[in-house]
Parts: sequence; C-alpha cells; structure tokens
Amino acid sequence: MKIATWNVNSLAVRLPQVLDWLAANPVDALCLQELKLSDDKFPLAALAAAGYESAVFGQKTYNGVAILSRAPARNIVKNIVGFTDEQSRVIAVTLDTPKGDLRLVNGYFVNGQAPGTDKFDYKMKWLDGLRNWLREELAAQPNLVLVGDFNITSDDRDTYDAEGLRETIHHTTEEREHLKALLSLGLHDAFRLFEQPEKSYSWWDYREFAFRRNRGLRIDYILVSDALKSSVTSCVIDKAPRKNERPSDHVPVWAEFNLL
DNA sequence: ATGACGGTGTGGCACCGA
Repeated sequence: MKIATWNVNSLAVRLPQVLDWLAANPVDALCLQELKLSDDKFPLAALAAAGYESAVFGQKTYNGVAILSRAPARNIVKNIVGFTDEQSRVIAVTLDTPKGDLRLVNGYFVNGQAPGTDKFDYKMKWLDGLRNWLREELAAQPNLVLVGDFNITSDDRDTYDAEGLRETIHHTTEEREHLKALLSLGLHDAFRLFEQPEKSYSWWDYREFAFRRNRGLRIDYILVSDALKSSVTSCVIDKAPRKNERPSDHVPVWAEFNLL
C-alpha cells in the first residue's frame, strides 16, 4: 500500500499535474493540501475518472485539504476534534487494509509567519490541539498515519541554511519541540527510517532560482505509528513535479507499506 | 535591507505563503 502527500498550492491550477502524477504513481491514497477552493469547485468527476474517491474539506482562497483514495474512505472527520478552527486544515479518514483499519490524518499545519506574531501563537495552539486529539485517535486506532505540510523543519538536516535561519519561522526551538511532542505520542518520521540523500527537501521558494540551487526545506512528512513502523518499506520525496511548468512550490512525498 | 515568485480576489493592488 502506498500513501502520498502533496501540497499543491491551488488545485485549480495544479489538477492536470495531479492527474499526470497519479497516472505515473498510482498510489492507494493521495493527501492534498492548499486546495484554495471551496467544496463546490472541487474536481470530483475528473478524479473519479482517474479512479479516485475524494474526501474533501475545502475553503475559498486559502487552505483546504482532501484525501483521494482508490478504495472507499470511512469515518470522515474534518478539522481537529476539540479545537475550534475557522480554517480548513485537517481531514481524517479510515481505510481498509489486509491488516485491518488504518486511520489516515492529513494536515495543512499553520505557517506561523514569525515568532512573536498572532499567527505564531495560533500555530502553537493549533499544534497543542492536534496533539491532544491525536492522543485519543491513536488510542482508538493504533494503525495511524499522519501526513501533510507540517511547516516545521525537524532538525538541521531539513534546511538549506541551518545557521542563517536559526530560530526563524519553521526553524524555531518552540516549533521543533512541538514536533517532538507529536512524535512522543508514538509516531515516527517515515523518511528517516531509511538512508536518504543529504540535502533532501520537499519545498523550494519560487524566487531566486531556489530549486535550481537546492535551497529548500523538508517540511512535508509522513509519520507512522508504532504499530505500523515495521510495515514501512520505503519513503521517497519525488522532486520531478517541481520541474513542471507552473509547479507547486512543494513536491509529493510517498511511503510504501507492506500490510499483507 | 528589501524583495524577489506565484496564487487568490474584485482588482489595477493587497494579502498570504515559507
């Protein structure tokens, strides 16, 4: 079973690229972030024609998340239970596997702008809310995968300039402690379960030829629960779509699970 | 130091992202 995550930065613009990617990478589930469209604008039919059902939590202009799956998704939950949020940032579904149910949680984590701002405070509270909810989710369903655009570098390996960007947004100790607290619930960064190339990133700024110069960040993750850890057989960042015309600034990340 | 690029909206720029 393959699960992927991709911040598409406007599904309206990126739909052809998503369809192309799915044709080349027929994953079982694809989690999308930053749809930037309301539910009524979501391209359900085009994705159904490609063989995918969609669980959608959209929003006009900003945010918006969806989970595409080949098999039906059950128990769809939108946003963090127990945390009031006006923004559409989380969707969770349950999928069938040969080893039983798997809970798949897809998040577009808060950016946070800069430490000391209201947006940063919102990011910290949002992370608290997410962690408190996931503690319950993990207790109810030990087979859990949390994916998405985390907007946090987990350590210095995940950034092109650890020194220059120290304690700036996506690099602060406070954000990294929040990520560690999430992992302490019993989650593992699937990418780091395997040997990976140095300077592996999932996002590059559109400006200053950042992709060409590989000045990027790894902020898109697939976290797997204790119960699933030994089932993960690979985790890969697919840089190819960043070379497309009109690319997203993020690229897909996928993990394969042996659940037979 | 700033803004650089790209997306959206109801617009001629502002706001947001990371």
